[in-house]
Amino acid sequence: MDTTTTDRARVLEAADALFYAHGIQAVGMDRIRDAARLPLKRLYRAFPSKAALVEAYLRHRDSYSRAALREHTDGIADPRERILAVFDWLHAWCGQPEFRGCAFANAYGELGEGAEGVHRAVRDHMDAVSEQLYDLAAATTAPDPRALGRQLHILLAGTLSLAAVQRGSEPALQARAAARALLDALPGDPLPPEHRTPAFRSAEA
Amino acid sequence: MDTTTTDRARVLEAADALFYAHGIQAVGMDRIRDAARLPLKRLYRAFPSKAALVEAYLRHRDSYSRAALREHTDGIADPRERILAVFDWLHAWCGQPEFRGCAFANAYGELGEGAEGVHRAVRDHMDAVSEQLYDLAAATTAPDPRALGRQLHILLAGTLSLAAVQRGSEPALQARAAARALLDALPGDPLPPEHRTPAFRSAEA
DNA sequence: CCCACGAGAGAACCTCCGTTCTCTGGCGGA
DNA sequence: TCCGCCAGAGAACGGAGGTTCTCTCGTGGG
Repeated sequence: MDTTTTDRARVLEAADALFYAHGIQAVGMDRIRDAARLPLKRLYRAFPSKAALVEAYLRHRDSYSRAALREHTDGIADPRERILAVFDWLHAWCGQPEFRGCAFANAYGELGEGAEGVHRAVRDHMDAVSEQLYDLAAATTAPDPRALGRQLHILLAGTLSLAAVQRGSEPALQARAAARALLDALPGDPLPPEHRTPAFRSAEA
Repeated sequence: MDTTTTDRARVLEAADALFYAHGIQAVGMDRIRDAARLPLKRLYRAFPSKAALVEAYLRHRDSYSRAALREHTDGIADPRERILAVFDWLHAWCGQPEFRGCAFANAYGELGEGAEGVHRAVRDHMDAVSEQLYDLAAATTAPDPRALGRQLHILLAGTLSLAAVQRGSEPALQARAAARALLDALPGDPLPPEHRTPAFRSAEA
């Protein structure tokens, strides 16, 4: 069978951990080779260049992190509780020692507009997250769910940015409180005054 | 007189524009030398290394960008209007063609924890912005101005993050709407229903 | 007028890293 | 058993960029 397919998975796993932990420019191909336990030749057969690997890393991370968030919210019936659960998920993630902020914002800051494929992957991720939050917002009584979804996305992005620099999960709590205020301003029955949703472990690698 | 002092200013000006526009790693010392019209020798006399220059760049930017924000808000009497003006300022900035997000978030994403001085400068900037927003929040009727300040900061950081990737100022409008919802939830007289504060040009370089 | 000093311009140096090449050894087929 | 091929390991290559060195020229003092 095709060894390249399984090679890709090994390389992606190694690249995901290393790129996220140390940044893209700081990690050389040799370090990925060591972590993946693969000769350089097979690494380059799986991905023709570092740029291609970086793009694959971002698309891979986009896919599994959004799936993790979706899994976390899917079990919750009440639309507003479901939205608050996003921030519980965030809170758990930000508290983990390996948390280093949003991989996509970091990649953008590092590579800028220079790398076209990377910029596209980052934009696609942001759009997809916006869409996912829009879906959550659309289940509420919000008169403009598009706007609510965008506002939730801003809270999410800001949380990741601040929590990364300050190394703590307090921003997630504040973002949750802000989201709750947005939800309380919606027409319809308010949420019961105190609903502690338990902090879950994040499914991020 | 000491030529080093004026050299520092010229180098900082050049570095500020180049680092912000293209990222730190993408800009070499030779490019800064060209932009500052200074021989390399004098550049290195002004800043002993690139790391030192990067840290100075961040501290310089921290100082003048917070001053610009302060100047923009200082003229407004009503505490809640003053807070909304933060997002008008943001809106104007995000719309400029040279806008490339938060220089501090970008630097963090690029250099990570590796560069100690840089990380400290980024953290200091974030703390200072939080403090500035706390001051604005403390003038309102908010029962917990610390929390309100943090929530505003999250909105601000999220706006910068999204606006950078998507190249538009729409996030600033959404953040303004979210901020307005937070303010409307405060005890006391609500704001008049429509108060368009004009979009100002940003004082960012 | 002559010399020493310092400044400017650019090359040189050295390290790092993405990518490719070479050499070696083992394995499958005749 | 012998031969050819392919995979692995690491060196080699080429470019980039931070930092330093060298060479030359102008200037100011003796």
